[in-house]
Parts: sequence; structure tokens; C-alpha cells
Amino acid sequence: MPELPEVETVRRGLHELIIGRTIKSIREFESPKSFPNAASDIKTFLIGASVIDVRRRAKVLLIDLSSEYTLVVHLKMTGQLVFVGNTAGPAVASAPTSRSHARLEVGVAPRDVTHGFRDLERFGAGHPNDSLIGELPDRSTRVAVAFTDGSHLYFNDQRKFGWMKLFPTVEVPNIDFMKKVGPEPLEDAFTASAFIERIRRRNGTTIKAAILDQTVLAGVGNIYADESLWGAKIHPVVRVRDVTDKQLAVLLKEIKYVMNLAIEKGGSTDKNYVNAEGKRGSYIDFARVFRQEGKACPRHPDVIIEKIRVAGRGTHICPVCQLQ
DNA sequence: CACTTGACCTGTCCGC
DNA sequence: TGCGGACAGGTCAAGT
Repeated sequence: MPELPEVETVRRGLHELIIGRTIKSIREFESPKSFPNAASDIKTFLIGASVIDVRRRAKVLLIDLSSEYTLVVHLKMTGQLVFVGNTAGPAVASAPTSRSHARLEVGVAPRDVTHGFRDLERFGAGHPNDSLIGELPDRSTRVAVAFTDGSHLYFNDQRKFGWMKLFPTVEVPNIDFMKKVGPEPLEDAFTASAFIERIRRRNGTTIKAAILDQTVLAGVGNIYADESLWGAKIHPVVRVRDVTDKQLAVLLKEIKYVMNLAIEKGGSTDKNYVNAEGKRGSYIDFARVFRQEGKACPRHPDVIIEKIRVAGRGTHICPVCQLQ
């Protein structure tokens, strides 16, 4: 689920909420894969340690502890890290329903001419940043971290693909994932020429598969792949070798643009994603193609967005702007 | 080696 | 209403 903007939103929330808190206890909920090395390390390096920083690399969260260990968390598809405690008040609102985040419908919403977004200010006005979380722990809770002040951090994960692991902080850069993962797309140092050089190693595959490849660049997932390819007017099934350098430069610009906007909107909540306070993100309400099949392309009022399958993933395109 | 596919899980939705 | 199958935002391992 969470891609770079969602993980960054969680990071910012946790940075505000848990730094300085001290771990009192850890409770697991019969899901050993969710915290595979807990048994050996829990008491020595977690209990009594306090949180000194919350960082992010790619789609991974890094919670640094005073014990010089780091809790590394990957949310995968349905993971959530939700804080419940005094600073933010209880994250409990009304009981959620699966339909509680229905899309806003606006009859004639104006559109951003350049990027195809409906008017970002007006369209978002009054949008409730709903809580999607009921009382915790719930049946998706895999690990609960209790702090000494009575607050809690819950790791929820319906599909159990996500995990948290404890590593010595100095070892974090040596984790396999960290060694393989590509550059952060939002860093200024990641220029068009750097992007082009890396993605050309995947010349034989489709452009969508290539930008989803975390070793090419970090953080792009299915939502922002589709959104940025539409922005750059590139069809997702085109082979990388058939995309020009100029188009690749535009694509990187679109990736950066879409991710920055998504961070501003608190990420995309389709089903499960919530921020550190259990609340939804709103980028999905502005999405131009993702989950917009059957609706008009923002650039072409008479053209319907289609859903196809590329690289094994549901893929949304405008068949006119994204000519094959 | 480069690339594609299936597996990991649970839940939901859709068609019969 | 019930049931089977497809599908869901990510990554690996195993296959071609």
C-alpha cells in the first residue's frame, strides 16, 4: 500500500508524536512474521529505550532508539503505524465503516490546466481528514508498543506482509534492502541524467515495470507510477529503450511533482492507509487516472480512462494522451 | 544475466 | 444468501 508519500507522511507524524517517549513493554498478537526477531532482542534493546529519531529511506521507516538499535518497519500493502496517546488525544473517533471515505463529487470542478488536477484549493475545502481507525488494538493489530507515559504505538497489518525488525543502528545501511535500493527521487541530487543512466539498465522491460523497480529509484508504487506516466504522456507498456531521454526527463519531473503534491495532501487513502494519527490522506480525491477508469481524462473530456494490466498490476491510462 | 510470474495473507467485491 | 474467483497500494524467490 504505502508508497513514498504515505511513508513520509507517517514519518512526519511519528516524528512529532513519539520522539522522547520511552518503551515500557511490547505486546505481540500471534503474528510471528510481523516481528520476526522480537524474541531474541526485545528485552535488551527495546524495553527501557527511548525514541531519538524517526527517519525514512525509500518505503521503509527507521525508528532510532537510545539503545543504539533501530526499529525498521516496512508497511508493505496494508500496514499501519498508529499512535494513540496524550499529545494527540485518543485516535478513537466514531467506528469506521468501509465506505466512510467516499469520493467527493463536484459537478464542474475547475481543472489545473498544466497538470490536470481539479482546483486543489476549492476541491479540497472542507474535506474531513476522517479517522479510519476504531479502538485499538483491533483484529489487524500485530504488535503494540507501550510507552511509559501510557501512550501506545500500534502496528496494524491486515494482510501480514509488513514487518518490523530490530537492527543495530550502525548496521541499518548494510541491510540487503538498503544496499540495493535506488536513490531518493525527491533529493535534488537525483537529476534527470542520473535517472536516465539508472533506468537504461532496464531497457528491455516496460517503462512502468522500470519505475516500479526499487533498485532504479526508491519509492514509486502503483498509484504514483500511473499518475506520473499520465503526467508525462507515456504509455506504461512502452519499452524503456523506446522512451527518449527527453521523455524520461519529463517523467522524472512528473514523479517529483506528483510525490510532492501527495505529501502535501497527506498521501493516498484507498482502503487501508492512514497516517500516524489514524487519519486518511486525500491525494486519491485528486487522482487524474488512478482508480478513475470509466471517467473522463482531465485533458480529454470525451475520452474515457481505461484500466489495463501491465507488469502484473492494475494500470490506468488515457488511451489518447498515452499513445502506445 | 534480464525479465516475468507466483507466493506471501486477509478481506472485499462481483458474477453466477 | 451463498459460493468461487479475481483483485488489492509491495517485495521476494523461483521460474523461463
